[in-house]
Amino acid sequence: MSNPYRTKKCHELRASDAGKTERLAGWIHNKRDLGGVLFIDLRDHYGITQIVIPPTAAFQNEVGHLPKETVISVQGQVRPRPEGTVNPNLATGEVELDVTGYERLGSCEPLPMNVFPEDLTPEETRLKYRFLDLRRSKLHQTVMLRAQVISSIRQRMIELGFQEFQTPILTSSSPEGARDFLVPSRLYPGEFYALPQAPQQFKQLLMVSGFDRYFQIAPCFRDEDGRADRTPGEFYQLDVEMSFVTQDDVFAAMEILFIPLFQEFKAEWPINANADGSFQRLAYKESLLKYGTDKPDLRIPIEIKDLTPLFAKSEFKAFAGKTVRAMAVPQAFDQPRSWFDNLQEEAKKLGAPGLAYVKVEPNSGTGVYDSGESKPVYGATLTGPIAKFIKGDAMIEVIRMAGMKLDTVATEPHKFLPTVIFFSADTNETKAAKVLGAMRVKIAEQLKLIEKNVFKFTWIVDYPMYEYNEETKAVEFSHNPFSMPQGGLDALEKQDPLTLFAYQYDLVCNGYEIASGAIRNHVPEIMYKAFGIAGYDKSVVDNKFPGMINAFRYGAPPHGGIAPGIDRIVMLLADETNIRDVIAFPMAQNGRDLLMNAPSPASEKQLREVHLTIRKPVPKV
RNA sequence: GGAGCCAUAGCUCAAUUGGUUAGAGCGCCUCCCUGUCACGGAGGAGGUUGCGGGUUCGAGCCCCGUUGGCUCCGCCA
Repeated sequence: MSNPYRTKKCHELRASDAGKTERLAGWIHNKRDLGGVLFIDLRDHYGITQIVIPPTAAFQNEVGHLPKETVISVQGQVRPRPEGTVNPNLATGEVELDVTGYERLGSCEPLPMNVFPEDLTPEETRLKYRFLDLRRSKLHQTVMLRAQVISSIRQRMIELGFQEFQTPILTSSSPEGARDFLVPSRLYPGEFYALPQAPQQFKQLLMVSGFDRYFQIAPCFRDEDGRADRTPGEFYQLDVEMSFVTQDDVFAAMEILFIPLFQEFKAEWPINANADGSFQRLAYKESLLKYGTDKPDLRIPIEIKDLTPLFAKSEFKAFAGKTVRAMAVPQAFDQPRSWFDNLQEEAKKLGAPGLAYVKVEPNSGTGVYDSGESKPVYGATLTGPIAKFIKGDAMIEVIRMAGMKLDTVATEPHKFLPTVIFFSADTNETKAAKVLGAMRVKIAEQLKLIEKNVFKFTWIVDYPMYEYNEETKAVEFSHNPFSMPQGGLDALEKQDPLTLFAYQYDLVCNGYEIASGAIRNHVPEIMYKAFGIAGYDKSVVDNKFPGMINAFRYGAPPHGGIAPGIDRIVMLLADETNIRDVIAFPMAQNGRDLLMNAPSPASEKQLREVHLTIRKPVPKV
């Protein structure tokens, strides 16, 4: 039995194979024509082997003119390379194939981008010619990493006692959350399937069905716009659900999945796990205060402080009576004025009035003591546009933030570094927090303050169950409406809804939300009550979630779960900052597939079959 | 829905304040070269400066529009 294309792969040949006649197949990776002898690096998925076309070969000129990326099959004799010409960078570097015959299997037209060397190429070209980009070592390896990560996750989940199930792709529209992708029904004119935003209800139904522990590497579809860490349209989740569990059980299950998984693929990167193998926990409210976001990047050594009370009666109108947050950044002290101006602009783009700052540095001078004796005294100097407004307790707190100890008599120089304190102030507490949170990240990026080669995980817990919508003047679910409120029915009935927490949690790593989950509300009575507070009566629940609410009437176990994002996990493990670089065939940010040319118009026949006519948007005048 | 940035040879980039014939490296083509491995050397082809309009004696450069890509806000339970 012989394969017509190859007897060996391009990573296999060794010195011990010398003398054997073998056949290799692959792409012309690179050519070196020395006039007499012609070298070709032949590449396949597995590796590279140098093949030699000797001057005596009648086809040398012909092969020499095949362009790079032509697919050929060659046969010849394996031989050790002459002394001094071994290439230690190649697994097959001790040998070469002395070619006696070749066949062209696939010719190649002029390339729109180089496969080798891998020089910079516009992403548009890389997306359009994705098959070429995927040949390049970098992306090829990332996609392989992804395959291995998924394989490892699957294996680990099975070992942890989870069962893998498939759930429908053609399902019904879910009323909450993102925009759905709709699929018109041929059999039922005017009716539509929706692609699942997540298998949420199905996995809960599996728990009601008694399967105890479910997982799935599930495609999820949401018709929302893209970001650097978010693909438009579709993505993959490790969807997980467990019965008879508390929040702690879900956390423990994920911790024993993630820590070994991350160690498997990034052994040299430390993980900030506790000694008992758990991840730290941070309440949502505290995260918003200290980091200005619910997905804090803990690699950044900057924390935000609340100074609201200190400016309550300030004469500085920009701060007085508002939420005031501040953070100290010593590394910013020597930045030029233009740098600060630029930050101001960035803050304004986020809707802030500006970004106030004050510079604090140690100083020294001479003071006259009670005894009449002149002695050196030490303190701090505040400079900058708003320095004159920082007085009294606010000043004390600001220089304390700079690192100055104020509880001793300053008889010797203070040792703190010159520092910049940045402020954000807004009547809206969340906005004040988020603006400074965004600036925290931006400053850290610019000043390179983000710790490298490390994974910093944290759970974010105690999300509010409800929030008040200023525009609609109504109480709304702040996250998943299926989450169990902490305190259950009792809390729903007795507490102010806006003070309620949900058993809702996220897992964050290096500033990315990599998982989100909840302990579910499996009790119909509590479900109706929870929806009632958000303004939906019983019939809404019955109509929108008939399958699930009905199931809960027939013996539902307490259950909960979580859904880590596969793409983002691979992104972290591949050390990439663009999610498209960990996906074989990604769409562009605008939701177009430049390779397959999707979306594209449907034919009249196709439209007729699904009973649709196209209603184009009215062009803007 | 909104904001910003980018678009010059197949690819990566340059082109002084708006001023002569838009340059270089890689790739491609021709030739030389028998031990290279990002081989080396000589020569050559390749451009409606994304597209449309405007300002100007003169536009790759300035202005308006448009297309495409990226980043961000909104959105993403």
